[in-house]
Amino acid sequence: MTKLVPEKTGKPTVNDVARVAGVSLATVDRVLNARPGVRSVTIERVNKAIRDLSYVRDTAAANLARRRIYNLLFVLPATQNEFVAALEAQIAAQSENLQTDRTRLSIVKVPAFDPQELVRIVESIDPAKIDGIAVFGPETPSVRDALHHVKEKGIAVVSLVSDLPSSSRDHFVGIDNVSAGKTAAQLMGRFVPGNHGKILVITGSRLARDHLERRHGFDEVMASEFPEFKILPSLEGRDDADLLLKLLPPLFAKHPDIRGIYSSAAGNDGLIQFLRENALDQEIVVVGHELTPLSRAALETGIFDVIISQDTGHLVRSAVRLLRATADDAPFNPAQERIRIDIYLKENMPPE
Amino acid sequence: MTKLVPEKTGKPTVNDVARVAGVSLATVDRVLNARPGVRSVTIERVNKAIRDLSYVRDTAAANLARRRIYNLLFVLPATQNEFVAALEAQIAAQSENLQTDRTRLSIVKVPAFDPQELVRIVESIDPAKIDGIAVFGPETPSVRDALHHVKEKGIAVVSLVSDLPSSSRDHFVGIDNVSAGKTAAQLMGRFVPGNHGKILVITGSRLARDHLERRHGFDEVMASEFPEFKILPSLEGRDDADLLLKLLPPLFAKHPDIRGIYSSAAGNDGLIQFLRENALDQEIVVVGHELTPLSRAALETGIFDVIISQDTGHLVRSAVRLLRATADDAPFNPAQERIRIDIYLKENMPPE
DNA sequence: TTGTAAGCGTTATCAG
DNA sequence: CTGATAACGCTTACAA
Repeated sequence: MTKLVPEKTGKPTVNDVARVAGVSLATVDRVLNARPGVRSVTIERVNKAIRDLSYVRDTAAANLARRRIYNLLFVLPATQNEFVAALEAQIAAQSENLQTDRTRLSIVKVPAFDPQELVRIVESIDPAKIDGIAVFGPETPSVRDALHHVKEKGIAVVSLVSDLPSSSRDHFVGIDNVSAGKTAAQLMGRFVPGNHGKILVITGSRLARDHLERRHGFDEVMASEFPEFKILPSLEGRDDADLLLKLLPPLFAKHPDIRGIYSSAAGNDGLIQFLRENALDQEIVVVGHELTPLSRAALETGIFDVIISQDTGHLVRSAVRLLRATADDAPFNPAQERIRIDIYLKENMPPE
Repeated sequence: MTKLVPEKTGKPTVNDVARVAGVSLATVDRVLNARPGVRSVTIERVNKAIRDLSYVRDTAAANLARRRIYNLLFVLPATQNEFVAALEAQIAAQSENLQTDRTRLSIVKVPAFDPQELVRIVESIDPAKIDGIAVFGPETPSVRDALHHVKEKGIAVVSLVSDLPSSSRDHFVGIDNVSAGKTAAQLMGRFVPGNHGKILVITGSRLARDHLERRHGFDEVMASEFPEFKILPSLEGRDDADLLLKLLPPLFAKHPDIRGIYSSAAGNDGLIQFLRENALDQEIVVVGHELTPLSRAALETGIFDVIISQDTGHLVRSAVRLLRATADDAPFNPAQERIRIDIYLKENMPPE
């Protein structure tokens, strides 16, 4: 439709502020951007005008004038798992559309579960080239310090998927992993017929905070609501299918009466292969994490019963929005940035 | 952080296109916006330049210059239920932030389940004032025709929550309700101990397509995967707590062995009250729809066992994006607009 | 310490 | 049919 006479927005502009405050555009801009060289009286006068008019700056116009480009870096673990691959794919896909929004995305991969290397890479980030980073990695004191350093250089920092709460990250982008573990337990408890039996928990790494949190949540609900179950000690899979295929057979030999498996890490291939080969898929309730091609197929064929997931598209979009917002400390909408704990049954899987 | 020397984007602009095509800015703009008054030779020359440079227009700059304001109207049913209230709240909340994005949101309420009145209101929409509408309403031939008319006037149309597939709506913003019903059935089948018994389905209105679709999905999965259950005929609640409180007692007198209830509409208050008063809450598995204050409390206290939901914030944001995109037929990201079927247990409810 | 004026990428209003 | 040229709201040299 063609609007011949677009109604004016009526919103106050810098010009209005300047007029009301009795100063020039440049001065308004200076206080707006907290630039030096303005007397405090003048600052106050401008601020009053801003308040009186309830002025709010037009970010689009500002960015246009600034020719500003946001350079954002995703620091991801160099594992083979599908979840990380999905994240990478999302980053690639979105960086196309983000060209329009003056935002450049890049990725650097760090050897998995290797804090040293992570620290090295983070420390080497050039603040002249990068405005913000999203870090998916382990939580160690050295990592915390490294993040503190980049923050001090003026780079925005968010932790991704696995939180780094002791660090100076500006935000965490990911699900509440304790709740995710609790959710898994509730579903496990309800789904296993007769509501009792042995449960196996497969985890990824002891260094991965997300995995630990899930385990805690799982144990808590299992203990309080389903005490008839017996939870076996965790199996540490380390995203390594071969390792799992070695560990699983003796374990099942010892405990042939396992009734449920909670696969709390993202690497599902070893487990799926084992279950299929041993025709165990229909007898055991399996709760997995992250909707990926493999886990999706497992859900469709009944090998998996539930998948707890987080939307990788949302994860990336949220990280970008948050990074940009903290880079020019603008406000953001917390509700929009809350990553949901998605529960998938074969009935509500999204298409494709 | 302050970027002293912002790197240039390097992206081609209208100026580049004009230069390469050997025409003026104005002419480029004309073909860009498909305005009349350009020889087809010139058009082709400009288009070639656009292609060669792989130019893509800067929407921010365009909107700035246009002073364009998007006026969007939400047409909602005038029911008392909490879900619609949540939608309204989201619309109100988001319209604040959208001021920055040159987007104005407004709401009009139509008597629930009243196609006549809906038609009247839709037909009276002035295309000079409104750029797009999001309609949450019943599907009837007259509604379809009315929507066809507004579309012809150049107004963008999306259906909200409940689809109007036979109409000329540009998009549907909402969940796949058949899948939602299937999901409810799967959870019901798994959660009821012993996996058998009588199931009651409470629906809203026969005119509401979303409710019908849910019922279909529910029945399908129940029949194929849980044939031991007996599904009773639907109860039509019409979002009316008093009505339900009248209908429920005789029904339970007749079927004291009901083991599960699928409340497929959004109005849950009557049901919750009945269950609590009759101390039936712990014995019956209840699957409800839409996370609202009431249903959330019911989930926390164990009256409800599962809630299937759709994020009202996402619904509104998605409707706005889609309406804006079709208004100036720009592309959009389908993945971002897909509304998920959320499953909530008490363990994964979002905070607050 | 403050102001003037040019410019960011696009659209719109005039003339020609 | 086509082309200058002035906006849009904001930033930023460069002056004053």
